[in-house]
Amino acid sequence: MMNNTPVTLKFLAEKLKMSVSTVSKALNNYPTINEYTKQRVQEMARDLHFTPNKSAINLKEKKSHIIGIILPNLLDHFFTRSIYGVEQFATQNGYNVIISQSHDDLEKEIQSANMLLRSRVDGLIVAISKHTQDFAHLDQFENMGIPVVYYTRNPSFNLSCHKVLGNTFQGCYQATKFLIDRRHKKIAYLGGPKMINFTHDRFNGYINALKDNQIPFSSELVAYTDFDKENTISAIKNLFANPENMPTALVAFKEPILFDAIKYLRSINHPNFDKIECIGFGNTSFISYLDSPPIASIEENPESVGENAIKLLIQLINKEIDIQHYQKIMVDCKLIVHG
Amino acid sequence: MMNNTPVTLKFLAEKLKMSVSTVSKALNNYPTINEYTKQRVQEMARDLHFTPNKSAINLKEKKSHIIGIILPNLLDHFFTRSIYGVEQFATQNGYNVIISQSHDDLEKEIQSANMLLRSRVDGLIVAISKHTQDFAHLDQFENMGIPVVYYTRNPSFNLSCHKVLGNTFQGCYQATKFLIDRRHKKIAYLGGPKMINFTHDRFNGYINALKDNQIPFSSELVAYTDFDKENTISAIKNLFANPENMPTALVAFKEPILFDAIKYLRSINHPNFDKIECIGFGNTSFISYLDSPPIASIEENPESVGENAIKLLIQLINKEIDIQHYQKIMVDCKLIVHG
DNA sequence: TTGTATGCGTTATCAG
DNA sequence: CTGATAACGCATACAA
Repeated sequence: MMNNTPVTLKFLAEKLKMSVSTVSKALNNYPTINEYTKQRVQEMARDLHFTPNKSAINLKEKKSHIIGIILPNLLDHFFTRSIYGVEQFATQNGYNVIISQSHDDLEKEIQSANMLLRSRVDGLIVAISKHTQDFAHLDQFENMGIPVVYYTRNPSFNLSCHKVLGNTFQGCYQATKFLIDRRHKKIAYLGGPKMINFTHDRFNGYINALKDNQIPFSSELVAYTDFDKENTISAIKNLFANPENMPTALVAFKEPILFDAIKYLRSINHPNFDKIECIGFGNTSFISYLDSPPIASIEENPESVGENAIKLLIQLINKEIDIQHYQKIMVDCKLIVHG
Repeated sequence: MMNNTPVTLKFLAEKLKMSVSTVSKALNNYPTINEYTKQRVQEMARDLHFTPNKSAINLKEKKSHIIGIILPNLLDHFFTRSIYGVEQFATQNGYNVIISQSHDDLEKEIQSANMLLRSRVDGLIVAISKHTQDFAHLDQFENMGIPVVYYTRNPSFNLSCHKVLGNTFQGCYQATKFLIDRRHKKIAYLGGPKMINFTHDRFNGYINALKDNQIPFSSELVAYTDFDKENTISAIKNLFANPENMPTALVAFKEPILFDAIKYLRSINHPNFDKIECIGFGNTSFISYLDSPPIASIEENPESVGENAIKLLIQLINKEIDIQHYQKIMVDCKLIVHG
């Protein structure tokens, strides 16, 4: 079965005693080629398992039909779900996707970027690492005319780039409002790392919901964690420190830290543990296995974020949108009430 | 900043008034090139942000430096963790990785395979879909001399392929032995879909552990599920149906179904619920949030499975192992006791 | 030490 | 309708 001369157009042409160009045209269904010739060529191609060499085509067409994605981590379901949205639409439009993880390491992110640049991807979708401050490795793409769409994690201060983001303000507003409607007066907010702009967007959603509903704000009910478990626990301790100002509800930046919080509160036998109602960003399927599950989840619709990113990117590739005409797209969250 | 003439070797050569080949050699540090010339070329290349075009190199070298991976699903942490093992070693050896999900759909798997074939990957690592019975789309690779390593999910009946597998027999044996050592006499086994060969390997581990320790086997203590929640619950019902033969411990094919089982047993207020000790394959970090967690987990070491797969693949690519000399590598599991 | 020529596999232009 | 030829960007054998 093993064939060592590669099956190329030339090889087919020799077999068929025709020219390479005729074979090429026949396979690409050129109208000028005789039907019978087409049939002969296509049959031979099938029999010999001819597979066009993408590198040759890329070189010729100056187009790779590849979209690059750089993201921090495939263990985070937000990202894997977002890939699903990207893939769907990319495939429909004849693009393949190369995924590269930065593991939240800048050096690795730079390497990934360079690799994708050498591969001459037609466009790039990127969620930057925690430590990305300098963007030279990503700016290269735009300098070569390759569009870049930042999604989720993006350079918040920079307006000169295309962005697709979850509307995390709206999500947090909605969650807080939901708790207010359930008659909670003392709603705590547990934020993420202060460097991440989402932390503040969500805080703004929280505080605006309070304000719009005449619930007084108390700074004792706000704390931050950098995702580290110890850190989360000390934040939670602070939130529940003052017996005069005890929260009855909690909105958390992300479900994993919410679970840590819940676990801690139960471990100390918090008096009103059963009454406390919690909501976090995420909506893990795992929730159904918890004994004291959050009352609701803020679903960030990662598939939709991914889909919006790829749609924008393809418009940029097709020059339906000018690359300099920077876009910002917000994808709404949805509150999912459990049970 | 935006440059529209692409920076190629030719472009550099013109700027430097040298020939393309000198530029090429200078950039590749040929010993025959004058030091000063090298410097000039390399400096210019840096200043103009020259990036070699991978398609051109692939075409020339007949090598893509790309490894393809086809796997069912990125939402399963077994696979994302295995990717980590692959990436590490691939990068070290100058290979990039293209990941493609089949979503357990044969049609999608075929498309992925064809895409990777057109990309002329240098090797393929694949975990087949649930429905893959015919292997023509994967056999193509070997026919073209491109090595294929099956990992985890593989054509069990077929000995003529390279395989890297978790030693799931050993893992299940060890888990069962652990429960026996804790004085359990009635240990139930909840298996996965019967089509998957791992189901039977694990069952064999279970039954051998029983036999080796003179624990009588009872077919009432064995049931199967296809991962569907309803299905899992009815399997569990059967396992716990006979009051004369009530299990006190349970070994499950995978943690998600184990969690469904635990949830069900609690929901019916099973009399000895607190006493039942469970073990599943997986070792999700989520376990720490459960109220009634499994007593232990069978860690399948996916990173190591991935690493073994890529190591074997690279040996095959380098022809250090003959492609026809089919290998089978087993990666041991490890029992992780919780709490 | 540098330059010229060729070819990798494909598409496209133009001539026949 | 078919074929010869050039070009895409790069590496390399060979010539100078």
